Amino acid sequence: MKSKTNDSAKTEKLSISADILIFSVSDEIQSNYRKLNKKHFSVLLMKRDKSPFKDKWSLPGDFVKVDEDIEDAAKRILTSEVNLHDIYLEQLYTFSNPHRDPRMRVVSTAYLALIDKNTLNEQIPTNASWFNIMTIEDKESIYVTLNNDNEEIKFKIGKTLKEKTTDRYKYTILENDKIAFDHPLAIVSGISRLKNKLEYTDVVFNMMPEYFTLGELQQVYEVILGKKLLDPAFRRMIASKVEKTDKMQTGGGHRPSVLFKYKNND
Amino acid sequence: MKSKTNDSAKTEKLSISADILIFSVSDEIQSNYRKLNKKHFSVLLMKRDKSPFKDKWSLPGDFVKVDEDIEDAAKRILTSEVNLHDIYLEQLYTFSNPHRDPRMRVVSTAYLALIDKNTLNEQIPTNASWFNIMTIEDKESIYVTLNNDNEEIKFKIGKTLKEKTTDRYKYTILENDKIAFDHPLAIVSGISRLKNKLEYTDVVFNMMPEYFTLGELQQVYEVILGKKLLDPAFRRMIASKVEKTDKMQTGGGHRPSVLFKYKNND
DNA sequence: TGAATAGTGTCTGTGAGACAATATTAT
DNA sequence: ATAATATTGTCTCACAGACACTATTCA
Repeated sequence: MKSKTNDSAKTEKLSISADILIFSVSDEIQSNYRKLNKKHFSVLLMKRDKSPFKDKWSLPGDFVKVDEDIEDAAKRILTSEVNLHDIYLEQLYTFSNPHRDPRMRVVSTAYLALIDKNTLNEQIPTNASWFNIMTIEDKESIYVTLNNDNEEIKFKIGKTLKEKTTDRYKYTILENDKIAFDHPLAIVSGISRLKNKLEYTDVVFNMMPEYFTLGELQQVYEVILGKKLLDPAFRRMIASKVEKTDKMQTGGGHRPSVLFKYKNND
Repeated sequence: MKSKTNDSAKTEKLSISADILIFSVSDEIQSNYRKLNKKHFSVLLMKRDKSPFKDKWSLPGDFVKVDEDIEDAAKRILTSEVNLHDIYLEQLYTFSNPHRDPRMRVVSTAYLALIDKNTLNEQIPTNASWFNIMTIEDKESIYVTLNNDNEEIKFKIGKTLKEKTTDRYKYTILENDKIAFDHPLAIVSGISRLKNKLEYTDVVFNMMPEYFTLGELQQVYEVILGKKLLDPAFRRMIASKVEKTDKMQTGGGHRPSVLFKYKNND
């Protein structure tokens, strides 16, 4: 039985692609001058202008070229489609359902990218848009709502905890009509990965400008994790990763805050 | 620039494959009847009987067939090559260097599998062998030594911490002459992943028989993590994941120990 | 009896949860 | 003066590290 023939290569039309989950946290300016800007956790989607899934929203992505590895392709996509350079990028998961693309077999490796939206400066193309993410999760499902100024997208993902057979959860798309391909799966996988990584790595700082207040940083944690944190506990947790500067942020109708920057402890 | 042409599919011979890191912990029977069996952390490799890399050791793997997703292929490999069913399996990483296979482009997704070697019962094929793993790690390199009864394999991996551009580390093969393909990279990635997962999941129990003593369980942790743990701390840490039974293990020249089993807290 | 492992007690330090208190600004 | 956020103080509790102690078996 140990046939190492390569049936697949001979009989199948096959491509590989890279798709990127670009996450960021955006400010929503408040009318009350005293209040802090409200933050939203958001993902960049692009409106497809051709078949398949024409007019649906999808992750930025492209086929991998002959002389690229997949990570190179991901960087190229970031550069050419979204005009982003030197961005945090990590491999997330490879999706390989044989029928995930109706044209032919396309195996897609999803990457996770993080940016500080302040540096993005509205350079995204016209067919791209940031969507604010809201998720509600219960025992067996995840309900995701994505919002931009014009549109609301909802989908529902089922979780099953397959005993000894896969990663923590196996996700299934239960409801979805506005997102292309199996990208809802990639989106929830990416959100889940990012939440976990917040707790045991320093990835957040890829989403922060050089100087930031601890209040802002805490807001970013809160909006990604989807829960409030206690101020003193947060400050203690973050203290070793962060460095006080002599700059202050003034102008809100309240006590000014010290600006901090990231302190790398490697 | 946003050409979504599929150059790759048209001009390139491409296959996808699944390779599996099967990890386990084995007993080495001690001559002194009083002593506990020594445990080794081990990985299953297969000797290649054909080109490329003929006579080198590689991970069990195969090309993915037309109607399989990659995880199905991984399960098929476990069944047909190593006669293993219902095994813990999780996707690890997708390797896609265009020249990682000299024949043609082969994108390989590595999976991590865990087994309790007691249940394996020596059913592995003759061209497969368990190798004990020893690793030494410093700031910029990982030195790996693999041993079976006849052979010692050494390779060396470089670690670079690419600022904002990839997962924690980018690995490079610095020295290797007995392992096929880029499988040394998969091996160190898998070891690293498993070490991390020990600390925040219950994966260990996939490497344990149904009933085990806390001493054995601690040995498994120690041999994978490569360090000694303190008994009381270990017992406190594991207490909630484990359930006392009324069975005892006797026969060593010392106090008998209670047999425990896994307690799932979901 | 003694080698070897099994298992417990307890002191200490660290760090998180919870809540309260104080500080500082622009209008 | 007041709303709003910034920042610190402190009590308590949970838990890990460290080390010492007791328990039990079988050649």
